[in-house]
Amino acid sequence: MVTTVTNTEPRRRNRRGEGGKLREEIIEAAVALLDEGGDERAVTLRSVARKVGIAAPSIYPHFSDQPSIMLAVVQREMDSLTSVLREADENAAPDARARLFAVCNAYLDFARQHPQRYRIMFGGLWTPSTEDTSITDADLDSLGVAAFTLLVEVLGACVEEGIAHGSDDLFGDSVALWLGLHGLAHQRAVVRKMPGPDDVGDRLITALAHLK
Amino acid sequence: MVTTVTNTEPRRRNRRGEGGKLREEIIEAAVALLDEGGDERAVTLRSVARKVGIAAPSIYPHFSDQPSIMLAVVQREMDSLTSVLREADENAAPDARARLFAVCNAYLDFARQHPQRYRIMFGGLWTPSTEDTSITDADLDSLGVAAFTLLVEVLGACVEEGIAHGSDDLFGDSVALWLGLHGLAHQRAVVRKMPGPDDVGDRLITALAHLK
DNA sequence: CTCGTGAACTTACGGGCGTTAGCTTATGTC
DNA sequence: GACATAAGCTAACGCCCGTAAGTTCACGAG
Repeated sequence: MVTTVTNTEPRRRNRRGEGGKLREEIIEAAVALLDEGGDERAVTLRSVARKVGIAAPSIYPHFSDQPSIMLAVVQREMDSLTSVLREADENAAPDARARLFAVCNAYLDFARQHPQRYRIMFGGLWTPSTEDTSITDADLDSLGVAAFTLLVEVLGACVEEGIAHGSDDLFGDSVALWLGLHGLAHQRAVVRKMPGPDDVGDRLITALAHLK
Repeated sequence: MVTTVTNTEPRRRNRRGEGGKLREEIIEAAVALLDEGGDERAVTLRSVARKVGIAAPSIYPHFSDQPSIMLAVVQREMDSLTSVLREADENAAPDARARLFAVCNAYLDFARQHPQRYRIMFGGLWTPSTEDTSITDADLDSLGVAAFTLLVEVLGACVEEGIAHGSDDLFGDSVALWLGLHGLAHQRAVVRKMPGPDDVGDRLITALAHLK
């Protein structure tokens, strides 16, 4: 079922000074196109415009080119992911082990609930080699730092509480833990059905965090 | 540098009965386009034809559509990966620990040497939702089974030799190990530079195989 | 030598894309 | 009520894509 609504009716123009609203609508439309299940090829400048109900060139005052729409989407979703993780951390029981599992499972849940978003967030193909686009390396490097920092913090708490055999390299251990989570999250996002037991997630966490 | 050779000169026609040769040439051209560093969007039916030096419609006798070229590429590369792993296994010292590290590192090396290939092999976006294409679910499910089986075998050897705390679920443990490897391999294939220590790979293997 | 046929070609259609240039119209101030 | 301007529109450009239809040409069997 391809829902190409086309949206006739020329759209109620935004009030003076509220032109910026359109920027948000554009990002949301791009996310919606992703969620609808097609791959990221479905997110073109024109398809986004159609979804919002505006003419294609009306995007240019808000985004310099198509890749920068994608960058905005990824940045927004990274922020969203960070919020989800923080919330999970705060709602968890105050002991380090519970916090670690809460955060890691929240991560996995996010990926499961929004596979398409997860794919472009970490799939790395939305940047056509960083030539010809307005995207800088700094833009890319800063992605996901906040979320990762939270993971480091929670794993660090486990070491401090003595429930994990911390090596002398907390950062490296955190990277390894994240890579495991990412492997599972990505694979789930990509294939229809994952083989393996249901508790793979917990096994990964336990093994990679070196929980006692 | 975009090498669009265009290749005038109408190509030496294949001998009778050797039409199948072209099929291989098409797959190799597609792989070459990938390796040249563009993303998979660079692999279009027409660009492949240009690379081979044939007219675009000449592909149809060999592949029913563009996605099936991609499927053939992935199948070929999966076979190639399996060979690489088997070779690494056979050339390793005969003890289980050495075999495990040899196979896992060979996996990681493959991904590092051919990041673009790895991306489409496991990136899962080359199938436009399996509608409108000639690709079946069986095609997809059978991918990579041979390579994974080898991993199960090698990890099993570790448990048998008593150098790994095997749980009662060898298959599940193997999935977890593979997911860790995949997370690292994929991330390396996707970003310019991976943060974290150089020995993340070994850490992942040690932790996920539960080596003593 | 003929001639069927497999292998690949030429031409062409219709469609989607990103982007540029210039126009229209609602808004809210004076 | 006039009018400056922000907000968005229409039209059009050139490009590349996938695919259909019909054509040419060399191989090799008879």
